[in-house]
Amino acid sequence: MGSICINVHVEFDMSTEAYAAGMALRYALLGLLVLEPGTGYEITQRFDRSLSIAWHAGHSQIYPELSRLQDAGLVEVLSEGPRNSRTWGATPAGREALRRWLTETEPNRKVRDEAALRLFLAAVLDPAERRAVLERDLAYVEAQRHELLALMEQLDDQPGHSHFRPLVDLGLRVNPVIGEWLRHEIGSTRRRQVPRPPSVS
Amino acid sequence: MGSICINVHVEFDMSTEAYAAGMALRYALLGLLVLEPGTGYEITQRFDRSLSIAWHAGHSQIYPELSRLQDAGLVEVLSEGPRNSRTWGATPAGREALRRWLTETEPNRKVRDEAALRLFLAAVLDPAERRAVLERDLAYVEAQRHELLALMEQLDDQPGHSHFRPLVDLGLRVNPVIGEWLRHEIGSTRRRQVPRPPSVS
DNA sequence: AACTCCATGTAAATCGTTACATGATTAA
DNA sequence: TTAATCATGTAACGATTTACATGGAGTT
Repeated sequence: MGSICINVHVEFDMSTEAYAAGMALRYALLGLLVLEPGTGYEITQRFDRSLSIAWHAGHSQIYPELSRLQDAGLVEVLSEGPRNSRTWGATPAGREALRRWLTETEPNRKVRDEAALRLFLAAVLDPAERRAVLERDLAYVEAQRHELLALMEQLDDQPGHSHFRPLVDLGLRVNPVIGEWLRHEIGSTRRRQVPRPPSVS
Repeated sequence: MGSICINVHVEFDMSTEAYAAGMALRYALLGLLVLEPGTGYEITQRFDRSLSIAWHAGHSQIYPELSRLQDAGLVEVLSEGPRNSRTWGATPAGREALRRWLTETEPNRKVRDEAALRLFLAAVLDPAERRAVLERDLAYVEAQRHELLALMEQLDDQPGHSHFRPLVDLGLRVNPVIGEWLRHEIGSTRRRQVPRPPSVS
């Protein structure tokens, strides 16, 4: 005698080709909640702070996506607070879905960076205008560099948030290089030397 | 006796708030045609080659946008070739519109970079899986670096395309830095030293 | 004759931004 | 009590991707 057991488990299937592209926001959200639970509002802010060099999303995109992730069983409400706020966290299924996305799917390498596009197109400008455009960029990069350095010092004081460290580190390494390139371009437009920036490493 | 002359010149107005955001594709296209005229098909390829670190667009986005730019008087058909192809170029009005966009509008600094997002989220993986993910990234960056170096040598032979030089230069400076960071991360996962890459500067 | 690349287009679905809306809580 | 910040949502529009669709020209 024997028995046949068929387990049909139908839910939000994240491996079908129906969800082949544009899932980055979903996993950005999931990842942020794995790193640390938070409200939709807090997640919105983290996109502008921690994640600003990689991705961005407004609250009008985040709240509906949190609902979809909840329907899929990937996130759950951990607690409810004042002002109708809900603190979300990733479920074990959510952690597993994130892990599989990171390890088993090919990254989409297409980058969208308007500032870099402008840098490229600045080649069409005459030297004086090009210099003005590059100086605006340089000012922004320098400001960002100081923000990152300040953030890094804060993190050194509070070692609990070590998972932000790799991004801060990456930001510090990449942005000064762009800054240095800008300085070089501006320098050659001026036809004179500008002082070298202080080393970051 | 006097006369009142009212000049009403209504056309595609690129300074109104109706076109405040998402104009980057329009100017990317315009800029590519200012740098060098080409067919829609050629422009599609340039997005994947020259401009891949800054912006991307498929042909289904490019052909309609070229039509809109033509309606606005910013691009024109320079010549028609085999296979119903048309070579487009920027008009004087197109050059001026590009110049004004570059110098008079604020850049949108929001970056969309899935590979960087994955790098950030890799913090949630265990060391073995994280290392595998980082090594995949490293392989890609190394391959890209060799492509850029090869392209640079080609450009040295043909000095007519000097406007590509800044991007190649930027790519060469930024990507090896990310490569170096990846090497460092992989190295500390392995707990042993990896050989330093050859210097690019 | 089959295959590849060149060359152009449209349609449907999804993703993302901006604007519209509301209300609670805290600090000045 | 006024303003700022916290907190959540929806609707409309625009941007982007994917799939569908067609045909010319050159190479094997």
